[in-house]
Amino acid sequence: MLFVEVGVGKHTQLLNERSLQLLKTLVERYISDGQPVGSRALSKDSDLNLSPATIRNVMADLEDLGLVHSPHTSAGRVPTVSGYRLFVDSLLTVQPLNVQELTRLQGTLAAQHDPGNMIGVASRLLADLTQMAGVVTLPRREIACFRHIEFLPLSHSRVLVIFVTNEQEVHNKIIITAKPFSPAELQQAANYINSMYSGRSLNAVREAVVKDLRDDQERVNQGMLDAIGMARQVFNHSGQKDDYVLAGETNLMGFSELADRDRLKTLFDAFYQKQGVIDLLDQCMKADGVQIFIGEESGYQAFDHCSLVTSSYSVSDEVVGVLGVIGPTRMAYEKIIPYVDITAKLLGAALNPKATPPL
Amino acid sequence: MLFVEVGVGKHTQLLNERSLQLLKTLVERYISDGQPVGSRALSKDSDLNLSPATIRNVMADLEDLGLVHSPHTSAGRVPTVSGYRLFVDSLLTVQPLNVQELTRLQGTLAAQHDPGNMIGVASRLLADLTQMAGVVTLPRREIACFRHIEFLPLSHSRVLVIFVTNEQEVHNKIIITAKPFSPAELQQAANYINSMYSGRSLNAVREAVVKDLRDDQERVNQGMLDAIGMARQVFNHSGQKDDYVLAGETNLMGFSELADRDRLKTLFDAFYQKQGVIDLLDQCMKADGVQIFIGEESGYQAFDHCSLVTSSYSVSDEVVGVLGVIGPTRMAYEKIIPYVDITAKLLGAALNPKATPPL
DNA sequence: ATCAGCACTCCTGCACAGGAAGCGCCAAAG
DNA sequence: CTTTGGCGCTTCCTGTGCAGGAGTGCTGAT
Repeated sequence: MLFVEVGVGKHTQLLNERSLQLLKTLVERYISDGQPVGSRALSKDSDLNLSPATIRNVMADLEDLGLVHSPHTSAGRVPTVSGYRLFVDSLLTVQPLNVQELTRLQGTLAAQHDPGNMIGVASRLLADLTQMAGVVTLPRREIACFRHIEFLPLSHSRVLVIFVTNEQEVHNKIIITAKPFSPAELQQAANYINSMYSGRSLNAVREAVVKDLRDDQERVNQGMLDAIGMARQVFNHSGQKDDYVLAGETNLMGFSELADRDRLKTLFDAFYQKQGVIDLLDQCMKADGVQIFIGEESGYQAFDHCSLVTSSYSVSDEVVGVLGVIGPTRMAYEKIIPYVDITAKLLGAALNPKATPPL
Repeated sequence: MLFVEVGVGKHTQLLNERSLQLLKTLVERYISDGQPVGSRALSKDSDLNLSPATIRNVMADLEDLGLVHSPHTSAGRVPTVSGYRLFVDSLLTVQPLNVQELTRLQGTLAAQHDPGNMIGVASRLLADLTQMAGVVTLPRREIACFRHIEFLPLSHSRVLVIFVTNEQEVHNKIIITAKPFSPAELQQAANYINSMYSGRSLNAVREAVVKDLRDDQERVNQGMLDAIGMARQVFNHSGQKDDYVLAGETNLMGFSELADRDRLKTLFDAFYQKQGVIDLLDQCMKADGVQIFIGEESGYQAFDHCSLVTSSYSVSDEVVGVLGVIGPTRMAYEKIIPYVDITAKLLGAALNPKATPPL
């Protein structure tokens, strides 16, 4: 016999298997119908052979525990956030993935060469698969490796800096130097920086630059000092900008729980604002495996009526990003969870140029 | 006395000044209220001192001409697309710009260093100014100038190509070479390409590459042939991707004419699809000055209930892009038009690094 | 040509009633 | 003690009828 402890305020109460079974059927039914579920329907749906009256008693208990809620006296019950929580944590039976679909997914991802592109494709895949919004953060390696730098003179003292990290990620920014440099000087500086720092992690480079600037003050020649000075300008604020790729956000417009104009606007504003979403996704990077925020659990008002199913993804055992799906609280978790899970694994594998994809 | 010819089917009819005056007041009233305008309101609003009954007669004429339309028998009148068209073409009195705001605009734009950034800022400005959606295409110069190229070896035969055009636009792509090259060989190839083609326009480079590949077949050494081959791979498909930056699209969610979920979804889908919008904006590049599409005039279903006010913008007398504002058909054209106009001019000026901004 | 007046149409809001869904409670059965 | 059928109650939803308001088209007078 399965028992689950549910805390309510200072009380802790035991829920027997039957109540849980009923909660499960209720949530499933509500997810598929979108209508408050009444005792009669529940009586038929569950294979417990209980009369509606009995079920009403159980429902009253569940309501006391804050797991379900009636919109009004004579409506059926709707799961609350805690109800959903209990459901996804303990009751949910995830659906196995269709093999055909799996290979299709894998094929689509593996077909991408450009990793930048791949992120977009993954996001799109999530959106299409789930008919909700897909989101994938750009992969970020804490130990990003500096590879190569190049300086190109622009007008006046402006210099276009191009630098490459992690084999194939290209960044560029414009810096303003204290005095104008000739192309030859810039070339020398680039050569110097490349020879000094290439292959080291960005953090290491940052530290080395500061140290070298202090230590070498007197010893080395002016050209090298200039080079190190420019390097400092470049790497100082080169914390790779956190960003994500969203897809299928328009899918969310169809859902009745987001029909309210203000809600929709708040949500989309959050999408374009980005910072809040990034913070939220950052929290998911720490956790391993699939993580779920239901409704207000996220703590961000814009997501009050949404759920977020995420998973971190890793390249060669290092967590580099997060992907997930955003949809209404009333979503088919049992399908979404495996989708997110497998997409995270496939994306990680596809981003790893050496290894062959697992599974 | 002002007369305007209006074609209706095979007939052409003259509208006298009074009718036009009334149409003008009607459109203005409707734009500010959003309610169908009745004869009584019109009688008060216009300073023509006409009784509602007379106005009703005029309205009947305007309705026959297809300039206004009643939602139902006992409602007031609403302008049709042709009505709006006549209004913006002949009746509209554009509002002069607030000088204070103008300098603020100019300051914001001029403060941007990175031109990529500037496009986003301009789009945001348009959105904030108009409380609708702003759109700016990335500047595209037909005569993009090739500046510099760099090859970095990746795994196997993959090579990361970084090239710079127009002083400061950085592009990168990954190409797959026929055989692996050593870093030194790649460096040589880059040097060769830079010395051969730097400073020429992309089109010229494309042509030159093809020609050189044919002509030099026997004469030059293998290294140079390899270099030219790679150059061909790079420049072949480097037609700068058309793209635009959108801002404030969520502003559109507030408008009642876009309250319909499907309409909103269609519109947003078009935004993210991009191609349709790009085609539409491309049309605006040909025309000079402010151009307006009202409702179905655009020919794109997604924009059926929207108007688009655009202007091309130029850098040193060459048209390089388009910017504009998207909003409901019922928008305050007399304010939007000068906003779009001035933003286009300021953006063009701000993008020109040499010249001092006019005005 | 303009206008006042009148009848007509259509939208809107409101109140009301009937019906359906579903609950809570209670008392009887297992 | 648990389960169940039954009853009354609450709430929502839908349709209907009615009154008020806004605005039109038409007609006949100025």
